[in-house]
Amino acid sequence: MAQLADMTLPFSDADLDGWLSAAGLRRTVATRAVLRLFVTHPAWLPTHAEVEAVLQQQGVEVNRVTLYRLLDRLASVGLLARHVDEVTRAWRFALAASGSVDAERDASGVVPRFECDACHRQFRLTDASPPTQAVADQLLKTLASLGHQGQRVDLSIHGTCNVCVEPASVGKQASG
Amino acid sequence: MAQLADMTLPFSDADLDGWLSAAGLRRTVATRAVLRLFVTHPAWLPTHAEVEAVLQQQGVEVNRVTLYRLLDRLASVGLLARHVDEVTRAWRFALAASGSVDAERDASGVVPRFECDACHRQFRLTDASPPTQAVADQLLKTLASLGHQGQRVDLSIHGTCNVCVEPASVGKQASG
DNA sequence: ATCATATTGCAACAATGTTGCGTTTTTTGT
DNA sequence: ACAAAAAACGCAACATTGTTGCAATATGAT
Repeated sequence: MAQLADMTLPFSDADLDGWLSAAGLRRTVATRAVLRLFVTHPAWLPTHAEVEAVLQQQGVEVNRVTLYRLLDRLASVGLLARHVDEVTRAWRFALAASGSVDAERDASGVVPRFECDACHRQFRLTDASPPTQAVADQLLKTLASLGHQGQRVDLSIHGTCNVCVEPASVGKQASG
Repeated sequence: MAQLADMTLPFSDADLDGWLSAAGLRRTVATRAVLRLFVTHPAWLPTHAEVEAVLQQQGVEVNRVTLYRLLDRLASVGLLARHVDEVTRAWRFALAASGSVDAERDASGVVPRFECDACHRQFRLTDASPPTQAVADQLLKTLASLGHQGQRVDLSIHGTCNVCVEPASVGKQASG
């Protein structure tokens, strides 16, 4: 079975099923469809509503509540990571860093994010370089020396994405 | 007039009125009452509902909607800072750091924050070291090369502060 | 005092997320 | 393959957090 880290598309249903059952989840139409979206778009960081919209486009009907529970389930077993959108305060989900659940929650795995304040799309800056890790580690060390227990480093950049920057762009993003 | 930075209690109504009018806000019962709460409790980081509860205890009747607008107003003029509670996803408000509002928003001045997930107190890690700045600059450069415009770097560490860490601490902090 | 406007209160609405419960699908055991 | 157990689903109703429109009121400037 391919590892989640092997991000060379495409993935077979067997791959998806493998990850699902390895995580203790059942293989249903919905779980497969959702997980496939994430593994084929590793930098995608959507809200519930955005996932729902894509699923509908694909003809996969999933109840709103079911999707909430499904995404939570995928997050709780570590396949997805959950972040709070700083602007809309809604949950956003992303494919968890290769395999390990705790890679996201572990301070030693910082994944910087970029969020466009115009269209609210988010991008993961996957090249968490050694200097970034070093800075995070240094901060945690400083905190530890003060008796605090730092558990998660969150590095996010806000700004305007290349789509929204363009003056006369063709398909303007909704700002909602 | 005393500066907001002078955090030695108590503050007179004249102080409050001074800050309010300096910020271009009118001096009403509600604005004074709310601002006084924050200046007398600089480490407080409440939600709308928590502010409302305290005001009611004090006999100050403020409509829920009015309070939302009031807190937003205080934040928009820079007297308060607005953060997202990572757990409940509700807004939390705190007295803004002494004086300069823009120190927070300026990308060239990254100020890492530490937030205790138990008591929600926040600390600014003021020693923004050169490596931190360098990492921020590097990330912004990478984004720029992709056509994105990064405008603000937000570096926060979540964990448990030294007060809440203590196993048999005397006065346990409320948790949100 | 008076006028413009910032602020307030009320009601209604919107977005996001949750809970209870009966039904369906998937897995497990034989 | 078949039946039982458990997980997942769909629906309806509800909860929380925040917003909008608008008329009434309080505040600051002249």
